[in-house]
Amino acid sequence: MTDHDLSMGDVTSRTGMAASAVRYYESEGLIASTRTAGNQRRFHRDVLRRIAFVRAAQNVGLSLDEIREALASLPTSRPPDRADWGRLSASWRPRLEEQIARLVRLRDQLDSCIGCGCLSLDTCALYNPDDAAASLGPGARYLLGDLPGDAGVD
Amino acid sequence: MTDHDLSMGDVTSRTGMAASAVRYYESEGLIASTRTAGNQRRFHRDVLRRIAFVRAAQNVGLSLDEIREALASLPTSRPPDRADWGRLSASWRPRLEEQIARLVRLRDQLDSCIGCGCLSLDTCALYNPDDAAASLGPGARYLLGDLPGDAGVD
DNA sequence: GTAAGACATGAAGTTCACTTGAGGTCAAGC
DNA sequence: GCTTGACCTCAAGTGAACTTCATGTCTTAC
Repeated sequence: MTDHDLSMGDVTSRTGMAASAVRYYESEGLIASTRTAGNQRRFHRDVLRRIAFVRAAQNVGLSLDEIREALASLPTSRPPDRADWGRLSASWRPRLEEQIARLVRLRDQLDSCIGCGCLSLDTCALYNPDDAAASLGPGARYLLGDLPGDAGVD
Repeated sequence: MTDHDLSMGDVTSRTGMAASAVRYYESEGLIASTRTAGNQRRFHRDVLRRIAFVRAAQNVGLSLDEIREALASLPTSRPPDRADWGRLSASWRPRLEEQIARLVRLRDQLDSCIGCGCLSLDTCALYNPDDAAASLGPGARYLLGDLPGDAGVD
């Protein structure tokens, strides 16, 4: 038989995920499966691609909700091709840039603070982040909580 | 009277935090307070500094547990000075650098993937991250989950 | 002096991304 | 045929960092 489909064991060993996580992803609508006569899952090989995409997207800071939404934009009539995946991944870029910029800002502020020996509240940029939660996407919160308002002293 | 201490309202309005969060921080031993005759909290002005430190440290990816530990290294006999805060913040730097490096790596991989139009599993660096969970501190996990093992196809 | 609003407590609830456990079924090797 | 291990379901638990709720007290302004 031309059994191209993957068992749960195949998927866990090839992705490194726990079976429970794979089932969870399915329950969340991130991946799909068919069933054997005996009710065991069989996954199309595409599932590895989808899982890899999910993991990568998580690394960019997207929540599973957002990832599901993104995946929903893939074509259903035909299998997704390189361009489809590329387009999806390209949409992460601004997000990623924003995160990098934010961390770099924090690092530079930290540098200047250490340089000047301050870290005092009235002068330190770290403690007076004007740009705090400037233009943060909703999903970035879990990655970097906002430094709210004004923590200046006197 | 020379009432230099801060009420809960002072703290919430000056830090932007919710009162519940301030109480939570106190219950977690991150900040301290005294009480009035009527059992209301009064905070020393230093609490603003500590809270600012906590928020900044969270931005670097530290958990409240780790932050409490860090704060524990502050002197108790005298009020912490600039050098104390500076030393503490300086300890974040490697962490921060690591996070930035990781995101930059991800971005560059993304670029090359989009450039080559691939994002296919067998050739794409994004999907075959050798360096995946290389040297990740325990606290970085919540920021960037690891991309485990091998998600290659065929 | 009284009404309004700030503050107190403790227990329980929330979100996210899963894991764990209990109890049962399926498939492969000997 | 039988054991072993892979797999199934559903409910509940986890941990981090808080929030919400119910109920009651304190303080301030008029």
